[in-house]
Amino acid sequence: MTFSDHVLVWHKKNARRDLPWQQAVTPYRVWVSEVMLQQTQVATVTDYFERFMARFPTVRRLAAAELDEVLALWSGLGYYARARNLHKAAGIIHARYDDRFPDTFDAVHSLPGIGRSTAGAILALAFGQRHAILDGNVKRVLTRHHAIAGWPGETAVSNRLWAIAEAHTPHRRIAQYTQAMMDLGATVCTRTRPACPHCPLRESCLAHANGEQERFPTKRPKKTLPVRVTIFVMVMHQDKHGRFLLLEKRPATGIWGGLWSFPECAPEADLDAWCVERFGSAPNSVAHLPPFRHTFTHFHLDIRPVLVAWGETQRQEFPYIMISARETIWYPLDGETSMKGGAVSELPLLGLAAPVERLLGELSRMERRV
DNA sequence: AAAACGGGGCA
DNA sequence: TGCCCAGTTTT
Repeated sequence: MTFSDHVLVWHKKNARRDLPWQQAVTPYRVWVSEVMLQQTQVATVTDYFERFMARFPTVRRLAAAELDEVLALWSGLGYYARARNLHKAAGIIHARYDDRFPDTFDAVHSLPGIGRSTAGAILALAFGQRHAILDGNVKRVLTRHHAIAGWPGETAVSNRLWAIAEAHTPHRRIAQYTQAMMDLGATVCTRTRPACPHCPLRESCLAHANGEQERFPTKRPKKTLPVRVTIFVMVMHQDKHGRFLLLEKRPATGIWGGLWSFPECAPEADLDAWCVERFGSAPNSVAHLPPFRHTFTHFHLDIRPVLVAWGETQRQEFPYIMISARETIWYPLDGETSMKGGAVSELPLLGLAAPVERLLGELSRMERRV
């Protein structure tokens, strides 16, 4: 029995067939699920996937949607460039391929947000074409099976793994094999405490033979992350309609690109002076909320939230000067959208970065307790 | 606090 | 081609 034979036999008995994107398989559904799965676990993705498909059932509908709406549905999934790429690619498929998902590797691979592995997965799963994949799960299986040392982020290691992945890829039952490899990495050949007794490849696995499963894959070299500090200025406005927090839309690229967030003040700046410049006067009340750390791959972001208010006002419109190059909105704190984490689980109407959503949720819960 | 995850984009 | 960038969850 070959490598792929063992994997396929295992798949027959152990495959998951109940996942949403495994029903009514279309290239579009496979594409969206693969992009979501790039960064998130199956359990989280299923909810997002269902909501996404309900709103954008076809490529055409996605292409016709506003990016804002796509980002809103992506809110909390992270790596928002993927949502932007998904939307952009849908536009390309609409314009160039008449809404039909392309079925050649080069065409699929050249779409924004689709790299070599994702292209291979889509073509294998949706079209039954023979292509190798090399996602995190497969990397783990292969580095262990062949005891490949070295961080897979290194080009030399990656090239080796791709060659091995290609060599193992069978010529038949490609969709099953592709799914099986991902499932195997996700459920058996796990990062910690792999379930080797249940693994179809244990007899040929070099790492298993040496009891070195946890040595592979080699970890990314450590780097001490720089720390950046920012002040989230949470401008609160209260009137007879309730409480509102000022959000502004971030630039399309960079951190939390295109998402809505709080205005940010440099930590060394004087808050009152900043407010005067930005809003025309210093706030009447300033409350420092507990700071917290949000960690990205390349740096820590220490967030110091400050709640500022100018007191009650009768006016519907916020009366202060808002000097901003950005679009701003008043987020209703006491509306249904602020009930996340509570009994009502509404869709976020806006794309919000995780720390922003967290702060909004905390404030709305504080409000409801009072 | 560390680790994991796939791809884009730019020198 | 080699580097840096980007968010969140899990461990």
